[in-house]
Amino acid sequence: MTENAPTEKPLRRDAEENRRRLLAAAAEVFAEAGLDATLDEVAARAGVGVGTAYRRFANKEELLEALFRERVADLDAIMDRAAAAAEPWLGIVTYLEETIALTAGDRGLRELMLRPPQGLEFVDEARARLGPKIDELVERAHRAGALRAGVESSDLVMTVLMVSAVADYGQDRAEPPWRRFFALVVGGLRADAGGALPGAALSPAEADELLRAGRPGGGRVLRRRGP
Amino acid sequence: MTENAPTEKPLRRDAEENRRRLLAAAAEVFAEAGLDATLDEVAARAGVGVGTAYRRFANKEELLEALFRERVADLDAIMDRAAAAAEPWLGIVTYLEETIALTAGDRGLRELMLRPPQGLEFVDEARARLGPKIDELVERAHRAGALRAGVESSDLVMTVLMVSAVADYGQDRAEPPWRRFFALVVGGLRADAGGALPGAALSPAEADELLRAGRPGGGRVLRRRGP
Amino acid sequence: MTENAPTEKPLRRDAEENRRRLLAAAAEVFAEAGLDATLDEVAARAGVGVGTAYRRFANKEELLEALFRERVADLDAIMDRAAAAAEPWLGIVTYLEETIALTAGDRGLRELMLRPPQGLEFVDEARARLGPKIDELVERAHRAGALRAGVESSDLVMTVLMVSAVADYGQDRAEPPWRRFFALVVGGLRADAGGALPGAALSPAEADELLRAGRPGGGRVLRRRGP
Amino acid sequence: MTENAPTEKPLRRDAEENRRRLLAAAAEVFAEAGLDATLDEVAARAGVGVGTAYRRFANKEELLEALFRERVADLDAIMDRAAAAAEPWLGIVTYLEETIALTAGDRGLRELMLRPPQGLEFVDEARARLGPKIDELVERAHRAGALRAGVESSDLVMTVLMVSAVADYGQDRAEPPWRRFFALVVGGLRADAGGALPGAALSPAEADELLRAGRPGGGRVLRRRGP
DNA sequence: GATGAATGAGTATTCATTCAT
DNA sequence: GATGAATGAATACTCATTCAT
Repeated sequence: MTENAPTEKPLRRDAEENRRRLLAAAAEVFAEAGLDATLDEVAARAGVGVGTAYRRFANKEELLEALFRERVADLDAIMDRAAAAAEPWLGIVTYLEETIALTAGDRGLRELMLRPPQGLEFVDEARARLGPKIDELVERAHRAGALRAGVESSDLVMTVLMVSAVADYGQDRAEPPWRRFFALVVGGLRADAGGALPGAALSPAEADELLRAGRPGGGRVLRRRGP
Repeated sequence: MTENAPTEKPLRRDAEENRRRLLAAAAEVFAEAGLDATLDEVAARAGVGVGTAYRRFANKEELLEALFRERVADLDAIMDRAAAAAEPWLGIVTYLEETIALTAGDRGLRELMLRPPQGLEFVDEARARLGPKIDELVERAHRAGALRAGVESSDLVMTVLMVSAVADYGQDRAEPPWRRFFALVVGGLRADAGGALPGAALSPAEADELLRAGRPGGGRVLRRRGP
Repeated sequence: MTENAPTEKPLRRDAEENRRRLLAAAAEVFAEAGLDATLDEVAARAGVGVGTAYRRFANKEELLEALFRERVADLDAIMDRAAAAAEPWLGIVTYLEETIALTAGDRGLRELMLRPPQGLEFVDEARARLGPKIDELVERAHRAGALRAGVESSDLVMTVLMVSAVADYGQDRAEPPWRRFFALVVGGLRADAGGALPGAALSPAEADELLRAGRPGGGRVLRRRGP
Repeated sequence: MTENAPTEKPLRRDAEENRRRLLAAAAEVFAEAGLDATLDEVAARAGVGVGTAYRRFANKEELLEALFRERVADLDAIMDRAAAAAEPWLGIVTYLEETIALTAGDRGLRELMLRPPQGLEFVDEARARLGPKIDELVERAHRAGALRAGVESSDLVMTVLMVSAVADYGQDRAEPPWRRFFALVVGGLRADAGGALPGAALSPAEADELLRAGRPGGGRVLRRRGP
């Protein structure tokens, strides 16, 4: 849908340009202000009218989805790098570190991950897509005896969420503080961390359930408004 | 702003009663629905009119602040228990676990901690009050050789924030999953966790700065509204 | 819900006053401009802010419903008068004329009757309420041999709709022209009008169906807008 | 504005083609969805861009006007058939039935007739063009003693409007119900219907006035919009 | 000339805050 | 002092119309 032929339809040129600008603006705005940011704000930052934003994206959700898809593509690349890691443990660390780095400065992305507004299916889709890749990483590491007993995929995901939650503190520093906090957590995943993780291990179904709707108060992040 | 004069006038009696009811209601409402909950909701739960809420608290922010102060009082109690722990490491764990448990069921509190509304001095106050107690805990543990080298107060605070971030997953279970995630992190704080924590340790001033406003885009959690 | 006790709650006084003003303003505005009229317009005409309109009525639909209920009450009264008419044919004419007079200047009411926005259940309810009364009127007239063979309730309703459709032409005149057009139609209902009405008579179920949803293009009158 | 010059330039060819397509599309779209349908919808159905629509027609109103003119041409043909009817009463019935049949399936046309957008001169033109033909029909019928005393052209027009108003109920049936409702009205026009129609007969000027703007609140059917 | 992208005022609804009763 | 009614700016989204390509 982007550029297969060098020059496709001339008219599309500015449309695509605006789409790009909108996505870039949205990335900035949502990263800074979270999902509550208005499309007016996004459009203004992109230097276009709101109408244009709504011409490119049917609604706020679709814009978020497009944005999210870009991030999921990034995650795919990360997963590939992680899978290609020379040794299993490195794969785990690659996945964790790079994913956290990706979400570190992005408040909107974190809100999407921590508390996806109810009914946003693209988050579920992403999970369905990436989940197996993480599973593989985990299995490989377990086979190599690199992971602590009882550690599962969902624990890695939670690790990402936990560190991400504090990851935008001090984003402007050369050595962002989150690496320090990451170090705090990652040790707990290693084979030499001690006994098996306490608590009943979550079955995949349970983990899915927890991630999707197991939060009290639901996920009213995208307000339903207007007529 | 409340008890400066030693003699309280009788009228103060039901005013205080209303204040108490409002705080209790607010605690419930914000815990369940997060900071987006309306003051009408709070007032209704308290069984008073909104006007009363605005007579007791200048605005939503002040109500939140008062609420937060109550939680800080809870934290004080926790700190006392932690300080009285039989051995230093237990003190650390007591502080962490109980603090996380406190926030686990409280969505509003978590939102407040992860993203304090800009300009609010909640966290400053809390730090001023609790910081020294945590410092003491940390020093005691270090003296006893129970803490990993390089671990500082701010690392404990971050630990709380990290685990809190995922603490509402599966709140309805008998054994809440957050204990599992806590186990993941806590190991990294123990003396036997490995070398010193990587990354420059944050000075108290830095930590303070980070926690308050060191995030790009600030923390627009409370919308500015009204006439 | 209005005034049972002479002075109930003092505060309610202005609220009720505003409610009345809003209903009066809405009656005017919707009568003149149809259902597309905005609540801003209604509020302005009532001399209050939009917020007040939304405090009294949950949304536009509820305001319309309240308005409509008033009209249905009027219709009830009309039906009572019609049922009490000295002779059956007079009852029919009373129903028709007074109902048409009621809707004559009211564009909104006609839109509601001719093309009720999909999903507006209060129109159905009104039909369910008034239908039997019309049936009775018709049966009584048939028993007295006053009605043309084959004439059914739905034919009376259609008569009202037909004449109403042109009834606001020349509303300002002393003798409104619609009486002339009514005279054109009413003869067709009398026993001496000729043979039975042509066309398959509609069963009650069919009539209901036709009135409710049997229109191509659906009834998008209340636009769904906004978030 | 179209064919003043006898020689059409070749470029005009596809322009005319587009105009035709737009009108055809508009006829369909407005017939189905009413006047609220968007020009984007029309253009899409016509297979052209909106810009083209705006090149052919200054605005939505003008497109509607052009459309209406086409219908008036249809009415011309109907009038010719009616005038050629074997006997006067048949002429009247032909006019009425065929006109109603024309509007029966056309929601937009009905909206236009019942509530012409303010300031549009559609109806004036139509009246100017068709009025005399209807007059002739009426006179012929009166001369033959076929029409009820006092019945005038405007009464026939009103008859059309009245029946049209309910003509879309049950459009999907083999025998559309409107014929039944038409039967209800048409009897009132016949010579044997009884005495002269009550009410002052409308003078042509009055009728014209009534049809054009004689409704309180005017006919805001097309919203004023745009930059 | 055609295209469809851009625009922005307009619409329904919410909610923090103020104020008359 | 308490109450809850009133306010209006803010928000997501639509669509008639204009304009660059």
